[in-house]
Amino acid sequence: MKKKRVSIKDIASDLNISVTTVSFVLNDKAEEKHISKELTQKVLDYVKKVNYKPNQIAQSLRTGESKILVFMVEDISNLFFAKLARLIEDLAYKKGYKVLFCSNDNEDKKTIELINLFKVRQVDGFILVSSPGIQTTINQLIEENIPLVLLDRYFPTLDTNYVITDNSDATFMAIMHFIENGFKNIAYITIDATQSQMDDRLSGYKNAVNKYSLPNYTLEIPFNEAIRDNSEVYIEEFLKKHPDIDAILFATNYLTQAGLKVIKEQYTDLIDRIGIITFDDNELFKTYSPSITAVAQPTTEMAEKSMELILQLIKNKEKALPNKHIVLKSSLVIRESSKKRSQS
Amino acid sequence: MKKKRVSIKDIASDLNISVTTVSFVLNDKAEEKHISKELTQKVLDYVKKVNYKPNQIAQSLRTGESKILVFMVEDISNLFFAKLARLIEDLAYKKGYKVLFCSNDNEDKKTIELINLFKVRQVDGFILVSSPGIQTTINQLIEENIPLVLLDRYFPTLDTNYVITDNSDATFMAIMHFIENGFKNIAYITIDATQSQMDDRLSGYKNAVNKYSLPNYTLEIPFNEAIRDNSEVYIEEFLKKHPDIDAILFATNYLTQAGLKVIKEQYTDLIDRIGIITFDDNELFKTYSPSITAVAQPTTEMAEKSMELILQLIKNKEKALPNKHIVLKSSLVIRESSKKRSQS
DNA sequence: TTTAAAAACTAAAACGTTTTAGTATATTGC
DNA sequence: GCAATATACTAAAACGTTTTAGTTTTTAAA
Repeated sequence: MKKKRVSIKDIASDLNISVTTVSFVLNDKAEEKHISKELTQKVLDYVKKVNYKPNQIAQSLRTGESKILVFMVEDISNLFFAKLARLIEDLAYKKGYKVLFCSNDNEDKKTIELINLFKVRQVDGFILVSSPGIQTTINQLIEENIPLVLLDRYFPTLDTNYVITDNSDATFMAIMHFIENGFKNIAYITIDATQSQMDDRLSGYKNAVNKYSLPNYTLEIPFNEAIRDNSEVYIEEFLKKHPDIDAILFATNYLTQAGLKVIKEQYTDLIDRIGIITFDDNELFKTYSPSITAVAQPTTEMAEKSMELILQLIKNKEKALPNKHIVLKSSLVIRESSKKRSQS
Repeated sequence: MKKKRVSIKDIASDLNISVTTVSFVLNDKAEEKHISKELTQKVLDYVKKVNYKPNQIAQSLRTGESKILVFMVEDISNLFFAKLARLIEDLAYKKGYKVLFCSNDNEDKKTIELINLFKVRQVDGFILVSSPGIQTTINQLIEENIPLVLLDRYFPTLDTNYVITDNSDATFMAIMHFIENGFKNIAYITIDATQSQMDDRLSGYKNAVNKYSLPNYTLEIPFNEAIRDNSEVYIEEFLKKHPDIDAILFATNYLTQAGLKVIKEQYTDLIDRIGIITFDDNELFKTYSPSITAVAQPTTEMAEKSMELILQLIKNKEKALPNKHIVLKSSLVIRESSKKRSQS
């Protein structure tokens, strides 16, 4: 009952010609290989007639190319990464690539496992939002000449291709905006993970408060607690300890969520006085009361640049191109929450 | 410079044995095929020593299995689908499968293209959030005996495997909750797309208002306008036309976003009086003011059931199992927005 | 001591392509 | 009229596995 897929061999025998000829025609090498126009057309017609589609597995085996890219992020269900994923997906499919997505939860063990899993699958390249401690694995990939682009995070000690945003600049800009709007006791709530983008964000904050001799209120929540949704207790304690804080910059979208929850539940009246800026925008922030100011990372550009880069690397696998370091600018989407509202 | 990956052939020649023997050992058939314990151990040791990993492309070519599943959704950057994706990912990897994600934007053309693309890649199965008009393509898949599970939406006229939630029941429950809380002029804002889950949600609404002889205020926004973020004009006009509406049930999360925006910008005072329930929960709804009541679909169960089903289908590809229709229950997460608040 | 069965192992085909290294025929230049 | 070249096409190897259908050796049975 089950019809077998038609193969090149079938076509060849049906037309009484060789497999080679069919393959040449299908790969647009008819002219180069001196296949006559008539035969070429005949093959093309027949191929269309029987609706032949090449078996890509066989192609991959022979050519070593799988036309599959891996896009690894911390957590695909985080809106920021999901948006990036969609952009990458669209760009990749346009170029004939498919994308395997996966989440590493910022764990080195998972990241390494996943990378090895995919190497076995002969993927053509990696776009990686890396966990913090996988330098050796990354070096391996580079040694094996496997196309790799780091996204969002990089290793200062490693010379790789990467696409990041200027995180230090972004937090600096956010704090400046707070200052311009009359906030003086500006807190920064972040996680303690050693991720490059987090280090940079923190340094931007420090630079800004130092520059204006403002107090430094930094809360670094242990990463493991943060992903287990335990941030709230830390934030609550922090706010209790520092009642004079009049503005908060949250370093990630999930910290913002936790922070808003604490404010809603424990410090209800605070929401109308405190300055709030979050990292990573969200449609819903527009309609929040107050609407929430956000550092918006240029997701479209991030996706575009990293796809561009990875495709270049794939195309020039033989040549050792110099690594590219692409740093994009974030923008501040100013809304109500970063301005002084009702009388304090 | 580039070290070639070690293959079975290398191992065989290094150990002076046949490729067959190595393969048997690697596939746990040593005993069955009478390979001696000593040799088996020798092979195993050597395999470990040289860190051999099988080439999965070659395996796929030979066995016809790719260990890849496709998870197709409307838009992977929609939080509801992103959450599902993460769950599916985790379940699949646990079972040795990788997942290709893709977005069809609810367009038949895209869906069909993608399906054909993946068939060529020999994927082992499809978990499909289907676009509305691809019955023939689906029939083809079934005829070709390719494992397929529909998720979230189904075709009433087609006998397939599917995992859905009881949408009609969910909207009915939401409207009942409104009624119990004293709302009388309850609107339902949806899209006009012919998707089974939307039809069901609408019928749940109609049943509820009919049962209690309440007025039917339904707004069906053209799907094309909705995805182009043009819902707001429709909603605004609708609210203007029906000033007596005192509660709204939004049929999807993106409609809720649009609705909240209209209320925030055009009907600012309304937010404290109007009843709101949304489909698909979101962390941020907890901290909204008012916090927003949501119909929460059982994403974990949806993912689990569909993975379970697809794996069963893959395992029993030869036997024609009877199709399973799994219908799960949603729950209503009651928050402030569905109760009467400040005096009307 | 022969014979059947079990144990231990393997050669080679197969999966569906691409590509190298051809062969055979036709054409051209002198 | 003959070499050189161009044209038209193809056989077979290769990619790295799995699996069928063996072969050879050892053991057990009679």
